[in-house]
Amino acid sequence: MNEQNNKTKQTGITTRKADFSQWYLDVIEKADLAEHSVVKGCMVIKPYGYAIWENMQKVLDKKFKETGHKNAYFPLLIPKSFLSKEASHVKGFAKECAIVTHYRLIDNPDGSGVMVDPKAKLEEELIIRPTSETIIYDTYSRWVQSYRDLPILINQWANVVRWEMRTRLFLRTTEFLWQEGHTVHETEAEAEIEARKMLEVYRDFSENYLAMPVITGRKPEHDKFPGALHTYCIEAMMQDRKSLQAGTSHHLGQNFAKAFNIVFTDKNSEKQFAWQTSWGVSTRLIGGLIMTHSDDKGLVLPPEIAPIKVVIIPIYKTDEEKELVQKNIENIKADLDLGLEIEVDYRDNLSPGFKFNEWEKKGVPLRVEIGPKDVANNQVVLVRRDSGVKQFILMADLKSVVKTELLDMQKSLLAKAQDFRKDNSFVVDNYEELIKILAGDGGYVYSHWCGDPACEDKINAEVKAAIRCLPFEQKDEAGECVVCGKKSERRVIFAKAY
RNA sequence: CGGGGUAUGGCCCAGUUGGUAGGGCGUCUGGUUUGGGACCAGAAGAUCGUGAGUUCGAGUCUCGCUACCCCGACCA
Repeated sequence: MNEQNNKTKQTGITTRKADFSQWYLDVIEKADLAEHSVVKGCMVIKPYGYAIWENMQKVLDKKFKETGHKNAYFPLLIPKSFLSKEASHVKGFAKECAIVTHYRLIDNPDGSGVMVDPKAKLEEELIIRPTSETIIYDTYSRWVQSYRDLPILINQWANVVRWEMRTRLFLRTTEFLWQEGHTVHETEAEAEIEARKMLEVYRDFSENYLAMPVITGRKPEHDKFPGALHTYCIEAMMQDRKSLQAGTSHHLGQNFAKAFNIVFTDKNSEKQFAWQTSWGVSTRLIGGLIMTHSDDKGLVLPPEIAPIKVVIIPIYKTDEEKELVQKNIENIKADLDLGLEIEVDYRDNLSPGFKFNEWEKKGVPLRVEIGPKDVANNQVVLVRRDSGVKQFILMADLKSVVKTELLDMQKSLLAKAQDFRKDNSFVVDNYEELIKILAGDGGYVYSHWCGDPACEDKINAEVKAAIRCLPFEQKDEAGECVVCGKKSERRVIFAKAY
């Protein structure tokens, strides 16, 4: 472990490639965010990791409410028949789900604990939700009668289970936490506005809170959510130049309304199928956060999302010094007025060096050191997590400097990630060059594509990269498909992905 | 479901041609330390994944079983 650390200390984050996956897991371990459970593919989110999720929830929840949504909760268990109602939903879905077949345990006759009671078989199996469209829309069908019932703007914070073949902490686990918004509207235009509006909420959140720049765009037809009319997404470039789909928003059209009979009487007394959207982000965002900013020392958190913004390390030898330092710390703490977002590490049995390291691993944006020398000079030492820059600050100035540094760090992390993405994005017009980039260091390759999945498949077969999205911010520009040479109206992004 | 690997204290691992289990980390106790991952002394902690076999004797050899990890297939 230490050998590994020493090794990775030598290499800069931007030059690392093969080790990236291990580095990612190391950061999670260093920051003490999560670990694998004994249950295959499941994750234990530890308190510090969960605190990050809680902060994300807090910000997002506020934004959802500001855009008119309310929270509700729908059941975990879905009747199997519900997953057969919407044809393309059924077809497109992976069938890897957790299925409840029985409802009772009995004592095992051989005395070895409990066993499933074979007599307690369910008439209809229940599926642990892999996503909640079906169970929610069945409910909506009873809620919607008139145009006056619309729109329905509801969000749910929940867990879902997908029996993934292969899992990675935060990025893909069997069970994960997320929010899923499910809305119902009178018209196609309203639903379209909603889907795009919520994508914009995600973009704003990713960039201004997570400092994680994203590309907004539309998924190609063959990569849509099963049953959706359009799937929009935000894509973020990680430090290994692979892309992470960080959130999605679907315009579902009337597909689910038709399958679940969500019908309303409009102003002209005519029956209409409703228009719907669904949108979600998950604990995967934590994975994105880690892979966007962290370095070889551990996690780096943008101040806006950090559970602890400032950590204060007292330094002393004697009891008198301790008392003196402590007194000053309490003054500073009151002055900074950061509530629970400030932590003072009073642990007596650990050296300052150990504490510096530990809080760096956890990605706390600012560290304040106070020892007798500082008290004598009426100053403190302030260290920034992202740059490592150390400065001496007069106690009287600390509050304003902390405020400025937190703002600056937030901006600087975003700018750094934006620069990285810019440096690794390429406009490419010939196939060989595209393959060369994707087979090499990787990155976002903007190329023309005719719309035929076969052309994408060819690239995928060769370099395991695919179309991430049809970006919104891309001028219409006629060209020729980089694979087959047929006509194309605009560029798409090819990249490797998580 | 294919291909490869692993299973030894809470964690990481060593254990030679078979001879009755060892180190590091962590934990606990006491002391000295504390401005970049402290040190010393002592202590606790293992039916060596599981079942059978070979043997005077198995962590070690043979066979079966199980679990986990890595590479693919999956990934709304």
